[in-house]
Amino acid sequence: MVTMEDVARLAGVSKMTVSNVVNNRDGVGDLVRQRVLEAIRQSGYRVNVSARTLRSGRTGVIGLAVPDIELPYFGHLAAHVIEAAGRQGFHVAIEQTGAAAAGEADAIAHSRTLHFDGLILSAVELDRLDEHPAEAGYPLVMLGEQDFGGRFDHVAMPNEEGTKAATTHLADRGCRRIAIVTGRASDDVNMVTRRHYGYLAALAERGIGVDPALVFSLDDASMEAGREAACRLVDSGHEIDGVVAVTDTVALGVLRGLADRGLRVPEDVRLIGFDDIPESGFTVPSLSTVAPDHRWMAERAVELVAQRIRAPLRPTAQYVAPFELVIRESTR
Amino acid sequence: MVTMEDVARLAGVSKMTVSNVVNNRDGVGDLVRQRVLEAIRQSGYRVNVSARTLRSGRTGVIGLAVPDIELPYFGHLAAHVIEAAGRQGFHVAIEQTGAAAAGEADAIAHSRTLHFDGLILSAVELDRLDEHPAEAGYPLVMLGEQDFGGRFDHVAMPNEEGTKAATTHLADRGCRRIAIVTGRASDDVNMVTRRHYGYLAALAERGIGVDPALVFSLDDASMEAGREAACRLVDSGHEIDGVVAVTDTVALGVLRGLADRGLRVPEDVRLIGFDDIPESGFTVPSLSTVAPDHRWMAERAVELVAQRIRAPLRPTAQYVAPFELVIRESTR
DNA sequence: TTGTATGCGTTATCAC
DNA sequence: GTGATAACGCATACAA
Repeated sequence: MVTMEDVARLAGVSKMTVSNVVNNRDGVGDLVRQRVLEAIRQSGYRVNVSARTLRSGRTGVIGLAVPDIELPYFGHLAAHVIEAAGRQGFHVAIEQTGAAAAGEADAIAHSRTLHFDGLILSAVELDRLDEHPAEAGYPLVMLGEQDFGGRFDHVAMPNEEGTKAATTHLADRGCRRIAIVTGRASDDVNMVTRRHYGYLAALAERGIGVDPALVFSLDDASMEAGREAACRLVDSGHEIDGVVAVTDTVALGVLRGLADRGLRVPEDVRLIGFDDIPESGFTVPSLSTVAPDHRWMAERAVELVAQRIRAPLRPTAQYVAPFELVIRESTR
Repeated sequence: MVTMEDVARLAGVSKMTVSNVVNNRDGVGDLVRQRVLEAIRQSGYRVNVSARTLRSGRTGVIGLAVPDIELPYFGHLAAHVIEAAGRQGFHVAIEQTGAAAAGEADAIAHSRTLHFDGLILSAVELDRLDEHPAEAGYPLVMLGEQDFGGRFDHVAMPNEEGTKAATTHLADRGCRRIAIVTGRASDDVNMVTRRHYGYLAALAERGIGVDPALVFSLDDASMEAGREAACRLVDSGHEIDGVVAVTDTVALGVLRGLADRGLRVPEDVRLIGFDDIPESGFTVPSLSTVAPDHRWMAERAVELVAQRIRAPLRPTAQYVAPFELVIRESTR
């Protein structure tokens, strides 16, 4: 391995001068700088990140912990985070938490072990971070789902507002028997509950009564679960003319389930999702959805970790992502 | 930051003993070991990976370079690689190359700069790695697409065999006017060309003539490109009763494009893809496809880098992934 | 079984 | 402007 020592010898300077050139510090003469750069080129020298890290205490890597990179939504998000982090000079290491509280706590511990400078955590289950006091003071940004009451930097989805807008849209299209396919309501701060509130608020505003038979809870937000839910909803015999799906991924499954049962979208049932994953524009029929600005979210999240790395004691900040309703064929 | 020194002081031993406990080496008394473990727990000590790396010369991280983590296929693949690497004690850092040769060469250089122990490169464009001799001897495994004639460890897709099987399947269902929606044929070793060969071989075997009007080349393998291709193919007025899509992602677009033009699948046109991404089972109609064993591929790739890290001079190995034909509604 | 000395490649500090 | 020296936290080699 080529070290600064080697470069220094080659250029006839001390290794400190090489360090100064490598890090673009001033106080190095133009002539010497040229000699050093040439020596670097010739020798194929690369800085040893471990040594630099050991010395400076920073790795230049931020972690991104998501439930499952395979779910289109998180792949989508990861792409934006990687891009935004790159612009700020950070690399991104991805962890998968498996949508379990244990995995999420692990990811935090793990992130510290690997000495990531910070962590962006897309938490869906971890609702009591208080129980992990050892992690206090670590640059941690919550992204997307949960709400921790101002205790963390947080970039939130427009859960309630978005779902309310989606439900209202169905009502305005004439739907009166609107079902919601949602997740388990484990407590009152998580994404699922927020979206459910939005649904209820919209119904109330439009004077539509709530029928508990039209609320369908899923164990996980997968396509398969959505498909099954749709089938059972139809099989139950209750009349339905609209479905609000908790995510686009679930909506893809619902779309398929309705087809399994011979119902046409939007003629028999209108359907709307949440997330605007790329696939949604290409289904048959194409899927109406709530489209939060993912790029904006990723940028805010990276910005927040970067800020917290620089200023660990800064007060926490909370953002809610902007969104728009994208109307496609499934609610025409 | 808590160091071994601190733990040693707390446990009343030397830091060397702490090191031995942490690394599970024997030669430490049971009593002392307990004391040390307790001290570690109390102090919240975590090993400093940078220091260890600096000393050992290894980072425990392997890079995974893919064109775009946002494409379902690569997200899918990444999930498997992360899992397989975890089992071998490696972490994975993901790089996006943007499907450009420059990005792919960069990924290699970058990987070395960050001192990853090795790199799994899912190359789609880089066809002349010879031009990068500086990278010789670096543990590099090619995954998926290209073929480098035995110069690298390589886990290949069953490009030719799979596409041939897909095309044959369409023929056996009675199709005689089979189109292929493929990528640019830039040279004779890449994925696109291999798949095209498979298509031609199947037609020849079934005695079906090749009509150049039925070969449609895409600039990129996106859903949007697939949709446009389907529309133009239909608008061209040539009769078509089957379509082989170069990837499932493209097939999703083709499915949508056919719907745009009012053609029914499979009644008017049968359609088959390649990859078996999760979405394929949930489209309407569901998509028949060539399903390579992604888990198997990820495991082989990780195994190969791990081996090469241990034995840099071992002769290269080539694998072709097994596959099966998954028949769904789009070719019924 | 445990402790001591030394060095990995880099950067901060301070002297020249 | 440039260079010498001392850390950063850990693990190897060897001494006790």
